[in-house]
Amino acid sequence: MSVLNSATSPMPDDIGPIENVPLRVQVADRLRAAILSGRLRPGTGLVETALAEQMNVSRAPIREAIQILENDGLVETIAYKGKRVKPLTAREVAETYSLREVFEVMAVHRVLANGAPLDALHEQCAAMNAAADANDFAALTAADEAFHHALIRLADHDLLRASWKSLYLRIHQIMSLRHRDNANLHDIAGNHPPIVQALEDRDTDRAIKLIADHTRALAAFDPATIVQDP
Amino acid sequence: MSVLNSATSPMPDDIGPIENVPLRVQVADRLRAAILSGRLRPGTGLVETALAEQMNVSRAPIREAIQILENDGLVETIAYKGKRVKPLTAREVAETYSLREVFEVMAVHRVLANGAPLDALHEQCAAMNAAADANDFAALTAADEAFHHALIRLADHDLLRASWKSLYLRIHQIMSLRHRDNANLHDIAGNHPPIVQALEDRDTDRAIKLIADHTRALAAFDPATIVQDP
DNA sequence: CACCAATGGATTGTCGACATTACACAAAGC
DNA sequence: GCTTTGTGTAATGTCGACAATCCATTGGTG
Repeated sequence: MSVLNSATSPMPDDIGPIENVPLRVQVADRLRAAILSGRLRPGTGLVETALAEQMNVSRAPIREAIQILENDGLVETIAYKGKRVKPLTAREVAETYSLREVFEVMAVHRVLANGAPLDALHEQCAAMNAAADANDFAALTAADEAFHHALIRLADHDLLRASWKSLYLRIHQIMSLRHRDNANLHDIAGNHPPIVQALEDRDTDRAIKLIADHTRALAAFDPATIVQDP
Repeated sequence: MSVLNSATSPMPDDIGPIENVPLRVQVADRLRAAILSGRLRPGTGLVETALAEQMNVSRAPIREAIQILENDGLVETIAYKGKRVKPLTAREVAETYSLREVFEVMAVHRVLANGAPLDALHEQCAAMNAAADANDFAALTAADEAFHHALIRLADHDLLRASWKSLYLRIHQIMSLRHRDNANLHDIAGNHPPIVQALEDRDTDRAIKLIADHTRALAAFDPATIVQDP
């Protein structure tokens, strides 16, 4: 975060490979970030012409970007009428978490089956503890995602990883819309080491029970905290 | 199938809601059908301008249609270079079937949990037997898909259903590319009633074992039967 | 002969304009 | 007064043209 950080410097005097990112991807990334952060709430209308003017591009990349978000399941289109951020129902939230549970249980099965080393998981546990000690909620969240992502990657299943990532987008969104839980950061961090331990012990049943319980605990939410816009 | 059937009559004297299908959807449906039927093999290049000319539409709907297929996982794009039907690797095939197994096991769990009536499953079993008796491979395949789709629907989980349908697209493609198995049609049809019976008996373990074995049996394939085009 | 630059073709990326649709609201007719 | 018809507006759907990019090939040059 130093002001001398050349990566974020306004003066790009360091030369390096410049990336050619299509406009649709830039637009999609911006809109996705806005949705996942909760700045664009579910139900918000997305008007192509307005976005095109705001971002100073034509409608074509806007359209394609919105279609990308549609594939992410974050936006829905009603023909000739408009597009909007997909409303979030309590049912969808529940389904999202239950599917996540199935994915992670599958990952546990595969990790135990292929006997992959668990170094990445230990690392993220350490990162979570550090974040909890520093009372840094954002860092804890990041480490938590990194932990679960590492678990999925260890499963060595590209299709599972892709499905999980798509699902996790919505979980991001849900967590942003949710009121900040006053949960103890150390509690959250403490949930993970036992999972890793069960994996080290190659105790399938215990690992699965722990990961399922952990996922289910996250699913508990107050529907009233998810507000819709007409 | 009467020649007097007004639905297929060239004279549309019966009034009803006429559907307004956007071009991109028509294009996507046609291309998807071509891919799933195996007429467009994995690796085949898709050139926007050529398709636009062939179908007599502009490039815009073609682009959007291809993006739809990309979301279906059937097509991939390499920026500024081209688009092509996604190559099918043996690994992808294996992953597809293993994920399907997880989905169907999840469905079995939920069906048993919510105690839904199993009429739809019995119906499709009957349809499969009829198709096997008539030696009608296409009808058997259709009934088989209908059976599994019914199972997924009984799970009452929209997200699972959507994920399963997306996955099943690739299974369609795989089955088309595969050499026609000389499997006994009655064997295929006979695999399903025991699953329904286990569900009726509310025997979770047996139902799960049967559905998992069934899915796994379908996954067995000869990689040489999947041919790539450069 | 080997190597590097430029150049040409093929393909996607982006743009601005026009067509089509759906909804809302006003106007006309019974 | 109520239904029906017309019209306007806002949004997406579609189009044709131009720009940017990558890749192969070709030509020059040591």
